[in-house]
Amino acid sequence: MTKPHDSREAEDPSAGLGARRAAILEAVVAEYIGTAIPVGSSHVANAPGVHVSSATVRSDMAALEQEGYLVQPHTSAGRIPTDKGYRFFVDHLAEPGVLGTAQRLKVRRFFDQVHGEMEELLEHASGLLSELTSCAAVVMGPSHESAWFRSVQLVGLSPRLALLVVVLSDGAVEKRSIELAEDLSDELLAEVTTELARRLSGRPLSEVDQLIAPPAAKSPTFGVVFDAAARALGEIVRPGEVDQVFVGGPSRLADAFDAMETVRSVLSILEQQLVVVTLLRDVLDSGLSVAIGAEHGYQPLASCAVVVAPVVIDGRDGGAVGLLGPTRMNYPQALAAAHVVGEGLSERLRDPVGGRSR
Amino acid sequence: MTKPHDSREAEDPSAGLGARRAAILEAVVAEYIGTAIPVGSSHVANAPGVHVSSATVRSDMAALEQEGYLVQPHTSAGRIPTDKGYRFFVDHLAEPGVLGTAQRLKVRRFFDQVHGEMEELLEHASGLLSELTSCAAVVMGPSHESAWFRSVQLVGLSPRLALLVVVLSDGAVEKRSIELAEDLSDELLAEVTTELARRLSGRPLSEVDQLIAPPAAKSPTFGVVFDAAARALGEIVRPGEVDQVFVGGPSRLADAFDAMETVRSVLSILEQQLVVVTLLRDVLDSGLSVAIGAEHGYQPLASCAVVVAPVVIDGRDGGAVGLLGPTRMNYPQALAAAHVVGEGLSERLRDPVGGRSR
DNA sequence: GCTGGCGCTCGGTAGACTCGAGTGCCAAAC
DNA sequence: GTTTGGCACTCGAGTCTACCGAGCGCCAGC
Repeated sequence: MTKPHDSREAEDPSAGLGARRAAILEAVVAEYIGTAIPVGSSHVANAPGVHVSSATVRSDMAALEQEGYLVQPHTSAGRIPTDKGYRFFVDHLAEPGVLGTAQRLKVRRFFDQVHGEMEELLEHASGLLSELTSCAAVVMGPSHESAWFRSVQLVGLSPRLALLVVVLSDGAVEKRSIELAEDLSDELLAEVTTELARRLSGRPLSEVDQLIAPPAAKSPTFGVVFDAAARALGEIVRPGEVDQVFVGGPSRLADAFDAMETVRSVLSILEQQLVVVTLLRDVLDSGLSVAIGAEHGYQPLASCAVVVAPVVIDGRDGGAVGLLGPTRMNYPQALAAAHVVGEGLSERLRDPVGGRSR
Repeated sequence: MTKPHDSREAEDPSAGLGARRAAILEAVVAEYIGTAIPVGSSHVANAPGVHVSSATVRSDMAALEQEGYLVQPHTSAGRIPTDKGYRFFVDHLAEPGVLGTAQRLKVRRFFDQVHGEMEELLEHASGLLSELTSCAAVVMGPSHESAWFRSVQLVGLSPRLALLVVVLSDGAVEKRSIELAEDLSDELLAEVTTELARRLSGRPLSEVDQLIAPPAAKSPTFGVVFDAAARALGEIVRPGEVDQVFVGGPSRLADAFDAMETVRSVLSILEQQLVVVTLLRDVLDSGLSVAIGAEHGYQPLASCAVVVAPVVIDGRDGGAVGLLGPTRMNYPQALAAAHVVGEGLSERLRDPVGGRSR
């Protein structure tokens, strides 16, 4: 039945489904992504790769439903892809996906024109990505994991308040204020700064604990200040500091779903940066570039799909870009866009900031 | 007629409307805020301050509609307050408004426990505010307008890349990367740093132009680096850098309106920080603490109300907090919440960062 | 194994009807 | 002359019906 070993192109794209059923599934997914209307057999009947009568399509569709690739919202309505259906689509069916020329132009212009600090770069990238795809976009900056201390400085702000400013090798600047009961002389701050710099400069963040451990008490006040600075340093480096995340175009979610409740819950997820980061990391770590529906474990996002692309800097983890949309999102385009922007960021962050032109 | 000089409390709250009509308006607004259902005469008939028959209420309501305080969505439906009605309500009718004990507790706990840098403080404050009011909240940090340079430093990141790190007197840290065609020696960077520090330390931001104007060319390379740094400095200080804005709880807008389109457009406004800042500043500058419907000029927010409260640090502008919700928001509560959080921030930013406990 | 045809299911829409909340007006009462 | 109760009217919302059409499953025939 259904050509179990169809010779035409049974190997890759059909992947155990039979070429025609695969083509039918593809057509259903493609149409549903475009229209959001359950698609019926006659709409599919003469899609490329199908070309049989609607009756035949019907029987194949019934089989596809049996196997869990499609569902009917109600008896005698068209079919809608299930998560499994989308999964098969992205794994075996979807063409690599290519950006339109207009979009490619946008990307090029973006990476040509953008300038400024990494934060701006990432933020704007999230905007770009959301614009390209009409989804909400997430851009996650590189973690400072493998960075080292480049500069440490204590700056007095007022008699009893100082600011610890740390510059990392990747260009990140972190700060933490230190409040003390005693007045701080500029000399003392300079002394502590020198000592901190001596110990930390050039050392990796991971060693911070050993580096600040033994309080080199030259004088009591020195010890107090040094301790406070060390504590602040610990807070800076500690992973409590969530990696930088930028969410672009969340408002686009409003017309991606039709149930207000869904919109609300997805938006509120996006507000929790920690969750977003974890989600993206989880998906990346599982080796996927797309997570559909319940594939990631997050209940509230069960009606969403997530597309991710890593950012790689000199072979190391440099963050990621992601897209969040309804499961019926345009996967090929989303993947292409995420990929392109991810690549662009990788490149830009490798030979680092600063415009190649203006 | 309508007790023209009712001795009970005819002076303030009625403000030209007659005590009973004012009471009726108040009752309508209060009820509509609570239920979002057009309110009919009988619901109002025995509200406090009214106590007349529904027929009388009807005639008063007709008059109030005539004068533009109320509208009927359709003939023979209840009445809904107009923007003018809300305005009258907040100006003359609404009781000062008081937070519930639970909410007051939340605020207290927040300001007791919060710690960390200003950015975190403001971000969390926006979360708090949105939680208190179930509206989207905006918190705007102080502008650096009247700050002065506290520290300037050039840090080399790679042979041709340096980072300019500026610490301002208010504890803000800004950075900008500088890319040059020539290799940068640490000595050169130190030289430029010294020169920059010499010129800038202690001087107000506003003078930046004069301070960096004459390139003190000790050597050609020095001049190049100095110029680049000066340019970067200009970019840092330039108002292009939008004041820091934090938006809290935008997802709450999803159930504040029932038209998806409204949600979408309001959300997309909130994404544009510049617009948000301008909006808040406009409202503040116009001397109001509430802008209802079209009172601020922003078309897309015509169905919203904005509540603002300034943050004042030592008598100077220290930013603002704001709330954005539907025009039928709970004004007394929103005003109270904004006020309390604004005050809290003012206090916390005055005797600055650092937890009073931990 | 594919096809066309037939009968069936159901969601969605349109019209008729009812119900109830609410209004406006008016004559009577205080 | 303000307030009141009463009365007729309006209109939205909900319910019921009928109908249409998209779509399905099944089946006999090619």
